[in-house]
Amino acid sequence: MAARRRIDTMEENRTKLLAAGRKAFAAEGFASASMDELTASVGLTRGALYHNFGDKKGLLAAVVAQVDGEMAERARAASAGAGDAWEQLLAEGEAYIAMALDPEVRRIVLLDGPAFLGDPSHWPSQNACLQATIEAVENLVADGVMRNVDIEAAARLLCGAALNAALWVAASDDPQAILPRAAEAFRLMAGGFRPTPH
Amino acid sequence: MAARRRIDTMEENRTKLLAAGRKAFAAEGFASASMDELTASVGLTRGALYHNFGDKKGLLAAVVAQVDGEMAERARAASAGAGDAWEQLLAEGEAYIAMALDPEVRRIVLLDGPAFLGDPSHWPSQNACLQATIEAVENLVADGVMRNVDIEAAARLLCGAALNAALWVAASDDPQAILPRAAEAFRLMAGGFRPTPH
DNA sequence: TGAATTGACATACGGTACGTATGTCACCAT
DNA sequence: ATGGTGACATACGTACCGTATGTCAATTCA
Repeated sequence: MAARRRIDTMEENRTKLLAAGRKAFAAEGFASASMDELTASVGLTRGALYHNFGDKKGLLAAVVAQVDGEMAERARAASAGAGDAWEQLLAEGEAYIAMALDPEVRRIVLLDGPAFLGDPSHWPSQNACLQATIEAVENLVADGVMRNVDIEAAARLLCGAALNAALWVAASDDPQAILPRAAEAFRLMAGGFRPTPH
Repeated sequence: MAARRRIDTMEENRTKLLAAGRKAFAAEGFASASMDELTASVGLTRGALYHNFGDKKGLLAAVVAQVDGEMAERARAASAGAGDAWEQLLAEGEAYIAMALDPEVRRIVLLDGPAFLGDPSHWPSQNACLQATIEAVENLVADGVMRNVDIEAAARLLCGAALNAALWVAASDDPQAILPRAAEAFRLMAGGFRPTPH
């Protein structure tokens, strides 16, 4: 059997640690996750962790970037399936709401991420969700589908509303029942950005 | 000089610890705040802390409740000064946005609170801000100033939008410049809940 | 009034976790 | 083949939390 190349095993170990971090952070939260247990669970030691990610927060940052990227991907997929441009924006927002049902997203990206890494705007991952919304709003304003509103401000409010509603849905006793109520209110409120029929 | 009564010194120590916790959590964040330093800074030891608040999170919960209460107070004051009922709701929202400029509010209530104490809906303080908004929306819907929308959902979205916009404002390089943009977009979006003229 | 008791807080201790400094061994270049 | 590099393991120091135990002043009661 051919000797495994050095670079390959390193990439493999990085991936293993990332996956373990994702699982541990989602299950126990960043603060309670033990790096000893985490690394041991994939047959490594803390040495590998500190070599690959610098420190505990470095691993969190990497996990956040990964999950954040997947969220943007999901949002794109959701908007692609919708009808006109306005419906696509709404679909994107509703997709965010639905995403927060995912414990990984909620715990890692929405709670521990901001608390331990600081404001999402300054993340290297640039908060992919927000970026996508900004682009969408940009186009909608250009096409006259939305009023001539401050692009970033509108995107921020839409994302914030969606994500906060999502936290509500996720923390409730019966998420499935709450979800449509949140989605409906979101559609309504977002309508505030549409031009008045005059 | 009359001997200090036991109950008095205890109340005083509780207050001192609360104030110290508030300062330390705001400055360093919950995770990094050392209970040894914190208690020493007010001339006590960890013994006093654990006797009064149970554990570190107990102190955080107490601090959160205090700040949360003050936020509700500020919101009430803001809405009281506004014109009609609709303007009062908007004023409340804008007050939340302004509040998140306060480092204590941002760090303690918006970031560390949810991360370490769980969803604000389940806090003993009941998330006073949200409660106030719910009541406001309730009245507005009853009076026909707002459409017949799901009360809690609408309140959640309004609060979420405002608070998230606030995080943006606070994290930006020039908060004073961003604030009006956020406030304006908020007014616009909230308008989505108003009845359509016709 | 003085002894007993309570309880608010201090002190001492154990356990755990992080980050770093150092060691080691496989892999790569020359 | 040999020396070097670097990915990772090991060992250590430090910090911190939570608890168990001690202590002394304030209160209570005879």
